[in-house]
Amino acid sequence: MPFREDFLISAFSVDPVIFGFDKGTLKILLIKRNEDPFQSNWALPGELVFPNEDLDDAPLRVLKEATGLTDVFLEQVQAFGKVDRHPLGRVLTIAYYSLVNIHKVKPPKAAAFAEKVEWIDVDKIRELAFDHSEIVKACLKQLRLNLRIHPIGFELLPEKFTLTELQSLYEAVLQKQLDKRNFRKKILSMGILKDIKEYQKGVAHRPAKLYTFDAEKYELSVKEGFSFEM
Amino acid sequence: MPFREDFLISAFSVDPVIFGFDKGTLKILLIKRNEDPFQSNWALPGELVFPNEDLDDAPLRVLKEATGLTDVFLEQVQAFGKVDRHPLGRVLTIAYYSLVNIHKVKPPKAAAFAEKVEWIDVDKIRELAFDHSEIVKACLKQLRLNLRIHPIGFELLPEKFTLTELQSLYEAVLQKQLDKRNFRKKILSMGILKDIKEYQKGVAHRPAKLYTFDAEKYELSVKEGFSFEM
DNA sequence: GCAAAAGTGTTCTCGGTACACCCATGC
DNA sequence: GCATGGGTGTACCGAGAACACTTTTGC
Repeated sequence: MPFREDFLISAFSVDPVIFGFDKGTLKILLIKRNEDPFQSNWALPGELVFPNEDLDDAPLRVLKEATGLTDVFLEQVQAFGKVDRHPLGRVLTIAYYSLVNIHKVKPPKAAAFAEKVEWIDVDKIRELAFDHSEIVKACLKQLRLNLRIHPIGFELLPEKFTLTELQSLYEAVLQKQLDKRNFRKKILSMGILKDIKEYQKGVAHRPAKLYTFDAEKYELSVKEGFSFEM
Repeated sequence: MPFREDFLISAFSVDPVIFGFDKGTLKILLIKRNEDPFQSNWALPGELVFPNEDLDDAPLRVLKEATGLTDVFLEQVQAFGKVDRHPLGRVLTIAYYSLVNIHKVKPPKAAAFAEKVEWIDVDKIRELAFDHSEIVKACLKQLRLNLRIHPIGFELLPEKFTLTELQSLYEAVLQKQLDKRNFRKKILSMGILKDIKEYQKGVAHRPAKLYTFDAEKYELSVKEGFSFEM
């Protein structure tokens, strides 16, 4: 019974929610559509998956187009498949979220089907095209969960960062204040940060130590039973 | 650019991993295929999604067919979309896991495309058709994660259960021994079990108290900031 | 010298863990 | 009366939470 013609009139797309972090706020890369449906609405930079393309390669391709980056953190979140979610046909979409260092991203510029591309604060996002608001919500939820149990926050920061930056990232994503001393005690006690003996420069206050994430040490600790939790 | 013909030559399916629990072991409902591809291999009871069917309705339909049950716990897990994952065409599949009371399921019987339907112990499962082994693995991982942070274990038990049954369920899924006193202390202290003043009957030992899961009380506690964790 | 953020320790509380014996029933 | 699983309490330890002052730099 499978593979009758009418099962094949469908397509699938990927919709990546690309997170960036700047000046204490979490942002998402959105496009302003310049074609129907939803012309001049804000939307995720989603695209259809090519017929000969593995599903997981599609968001990487979109990420490359939108940000110029190739080596990014990417995780699948959920499929959205209401019959009428796309006005032009049956399009099932797979949501992904991605974490990028916002300063490495090429300045957003208009693409083929977008008149604008911009980083928007997550809590300033209003209605989006299609079911993209729902998708963003699901990805935010997933990000909040994963930030607490996996060392992924670093993906949003420059390679070298201060503990205060890291803390403010956690505060922005988890939406709550954290105690400075307890935060430092905890993250340092995990032994997954490398003190690189460098300091901030040119700041009008005591310069902070810089750290990098020590992925090797993390992997090693995991093998010995360590499990990250913030 | 979207909606060119060749994007539309594709289909999507759902593959539900249906978990049941009996005599201390976790089981999955599998079918033995009686048609190609993968004739007479074990597989998940997956089906294509109808063109006019919301994605989330499809696994419910399959569940109904396979088990006769309609009111079941169901959660989406992940999309699998390698180009060549299905030998007959481009079929993206969405994996779901479901928790059912194994004793409420009608005795498995052969269906249209299955010569056998059986409950198989999770740790006795060998190679499955398509990428179904990978799907089972992902669903197990998801189940293990969710069992620890959501009160879903009850879905696998009869409505009335003993604390020992509940504990053995946790032990089977999480694959580790738990301390009886600590387990009881913890689960009872959450206040989400209802002591229904009934006891086991006809057992050759001191009869155990029966409990039910108090969903109302759980919802209430959540509103007050309670979060389940085992 | 002042503004601004960096950095640092101790105390208390609570939840997690380890652990062993008596109880109620069927046969 | 014996075999079987049901049911219970206490002590210890470690992690989380609360909390305030000194240090270093630029201007």
